[in-house]
Amino acid sequence: MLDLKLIREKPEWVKARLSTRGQDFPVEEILSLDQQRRELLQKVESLRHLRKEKSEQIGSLKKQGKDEEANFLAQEVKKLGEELKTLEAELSQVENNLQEKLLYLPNIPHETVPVGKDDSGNVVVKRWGEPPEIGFEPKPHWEIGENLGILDFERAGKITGSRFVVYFNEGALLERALINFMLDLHVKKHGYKEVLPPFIVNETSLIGTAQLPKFKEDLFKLEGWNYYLIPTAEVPVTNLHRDEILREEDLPLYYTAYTPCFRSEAGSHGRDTRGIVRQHQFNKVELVKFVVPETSYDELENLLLDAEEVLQLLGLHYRVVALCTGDLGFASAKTYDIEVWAPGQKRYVEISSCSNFEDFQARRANLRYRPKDGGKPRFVHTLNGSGLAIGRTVMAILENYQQEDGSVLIPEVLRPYMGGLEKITPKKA
RNA sequence: GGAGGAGUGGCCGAGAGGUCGAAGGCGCUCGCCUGCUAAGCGAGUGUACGGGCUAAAACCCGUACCGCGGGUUCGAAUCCCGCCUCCUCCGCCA
Repeated sequence: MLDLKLIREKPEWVKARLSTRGQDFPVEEILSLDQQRRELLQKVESLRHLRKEKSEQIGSLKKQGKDEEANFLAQEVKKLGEELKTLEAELSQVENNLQEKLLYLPNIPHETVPVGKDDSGNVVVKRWGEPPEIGFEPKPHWEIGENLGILDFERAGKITGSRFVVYFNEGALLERALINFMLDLHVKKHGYKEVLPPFIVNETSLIGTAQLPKFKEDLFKLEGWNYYLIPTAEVPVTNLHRDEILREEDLPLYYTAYTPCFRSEAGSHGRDTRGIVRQHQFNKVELVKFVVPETSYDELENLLLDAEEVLQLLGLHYRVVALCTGDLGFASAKTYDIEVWAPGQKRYVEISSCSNFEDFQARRANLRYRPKDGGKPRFVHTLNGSGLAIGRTVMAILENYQQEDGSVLIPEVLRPYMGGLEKITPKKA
């Protein structure tokens, strides 16, 4: 959520910055609602003041035994109360309306974000490694996985439906190994605190991180409950400190969490229909930071490095893309995507997305900290990034480490997590 | 699922229709004292919103906030109703 005061003070600037996202937002409407709100508020408050004074008078009159006078005044105040009630109803309607409009307003892109209208405006800022040299026509991972007997799309379709997969044997083991490898790296080397949160959250949490109210159709909701399956660990983890006042001395806070993620993928019909790239359920290790505003952009760079290191250790070629204003997520002020090379599909596939939300989520979730000097509480800045998406990492390993005989080498760092296994080989049927 | 109990400031904890933003304590800030530290002494210390003043603050005024939402009343932290959360006991269960 944006700061209403900022909108009030620099409406033209806010409008201009938001418009770089490629659409117009109802800034004027918000301003006018704000104006109405303040006018009503002043009326309501002065009426309340009057009522308070008179009620106190009634109290003291009664103490003096002047009941008749008291009753007369009470009649008067009663009318006042009725008038107040109408005005209050009006006020709360305006406030709800204003609040709703604010919840639908996206974050302002940071000044360093390239301006562009869609993903064609994104800028490659970094490359690491090289695509592997494969002396034969590389296969896409779904073929490799099915040939190895470790991925089964048909049976997943039977038990659930499309966009689900069953992992068997070394496939399941690989998934589990990756989770442990990534968590260990982030906990032991990068200093994150491990957390295993609920995979189901309430509406308030989703409003806090801004999946709601605007993106309801992307979520799975539990029937008969006001609960949702999490689309990312960002939701439960960022909401850990909702409505809290942290101490500056305790910042920054770094969390890492493994969770499955559930996404309806509404609006993605026909995209990535084959393979494990786009599933309704996938595993992910997430990184979340709570930091003081002054450091959040440095923290973003470091978050990105922490995620990149996973790919470096796995020996997977990737590039880093700075998202442009038109491609930026709703809540984000700045985002880097990490895209891993997928030789079987001859394209780069997003495997991590690292964002600084500044105080956008903090404002929604009321995430604050008390400065060291004891001053007023301020909003923290929140950041998060995938470190990494597990399914897509499996995809990348299968495609990058495939051998001509159909087997797949296991990256060395993972072998200790897989009982020393060096290679996945096709089972002789 | 059944029966009870509880939710008050950064934290702990009193208050049980009127002058209560709320005693007291802890913590914190400033000052005093003191070889240093600790202790001690004194003062201060909630948040949000709106208004005034201002370059902006500080400051001043007002309103709201005692888990959340309604209601009763001239007036609600206090009474009533609904919900949420936590605790205890019983039952069930991975």
